[in-house]
Amino acid sequence: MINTRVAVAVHILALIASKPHEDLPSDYIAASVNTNPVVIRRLLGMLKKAGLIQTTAGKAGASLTRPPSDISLLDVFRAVEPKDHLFAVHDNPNPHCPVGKSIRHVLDDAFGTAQAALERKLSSETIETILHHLFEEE
Amino acid sequence: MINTRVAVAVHILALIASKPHEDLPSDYIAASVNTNPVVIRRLLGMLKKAGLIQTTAGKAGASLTRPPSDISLLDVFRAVEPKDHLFAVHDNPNPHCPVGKSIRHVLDDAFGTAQAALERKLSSETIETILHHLFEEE
DNA sequence: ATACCCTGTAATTATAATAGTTACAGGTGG
DNA sequence: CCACCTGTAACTATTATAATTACAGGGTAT
Repeated sequence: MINTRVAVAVHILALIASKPHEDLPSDYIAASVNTNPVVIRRLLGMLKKAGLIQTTAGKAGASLTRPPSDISLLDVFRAVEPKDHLFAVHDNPNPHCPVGKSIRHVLDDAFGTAQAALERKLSSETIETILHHLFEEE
Repeated sequence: MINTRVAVAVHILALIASKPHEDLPSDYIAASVNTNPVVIRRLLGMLKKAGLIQTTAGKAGASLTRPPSDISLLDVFRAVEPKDHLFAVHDNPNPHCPVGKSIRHVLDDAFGTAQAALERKLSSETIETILHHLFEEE
């Protein structure tokens, strides 16, 4: 199971996007997510490093660097998840076994294809579509 | 990152499928994977419970219950990964916050769609295609 | 029947990731 | 200057994973 960082980061961005004229302190966001403010500040740091938001040390409030429609869940995923391989593959299979010899390469290919499909879908969902689902019931 | 169980399980099934007339003991498979035989026997247990293989207590060797072309990586994934949600979502967001109130449902939807894309791809890769890539260079 | 190799599984351990928390240095702005 | 904030290091608790030891009991050849 993938950690909650992606989910919390989307929550954070949705909050910021939904109140573009308010400066939300990390304590406020933490109360909405129901966690510790430091957890929020850590995630804000990763989102900032990824170029998705801007913040000012000492001053409450973060703002998106681009419109919500230009921030995909894939952007968020990559911002808070350093690993580029979704599936782990065991190290050092026996190189003298015909299966062990090539399995890593073959699995990397197979898993990579599947991961690409996941990422394609994640890139089609944005903070805007999340906001839409949050606020516009249909 | 998803654990190595999926990768090891595919390795195991590829070995079994590639030597259908040999009774491979767990020690042999463990030597190819480069891990402990108990790790292999545990995975064989999960694959058996999922109906993908047959084994006999006390007797070496496992056999596939269906042709390699009928065992997809999704079957393997589901056999060794009990969780049905790929992405974790934080519990107890603040129900008094308009974002917190609905975020879980919205995220479950968004992540579920992405997971479905991943699974669709995984279901199109089989032990047979893995064998093909392992042994038939092109 | 017995000796040997095997499976199935429980129990234990080591390691690593995650999330929560405390603490504090330093920026911001009334 | 003072209250409030961010950024970040450090520590802790919890959990998942994988490796390992141990052993009860099945299978089979002799």
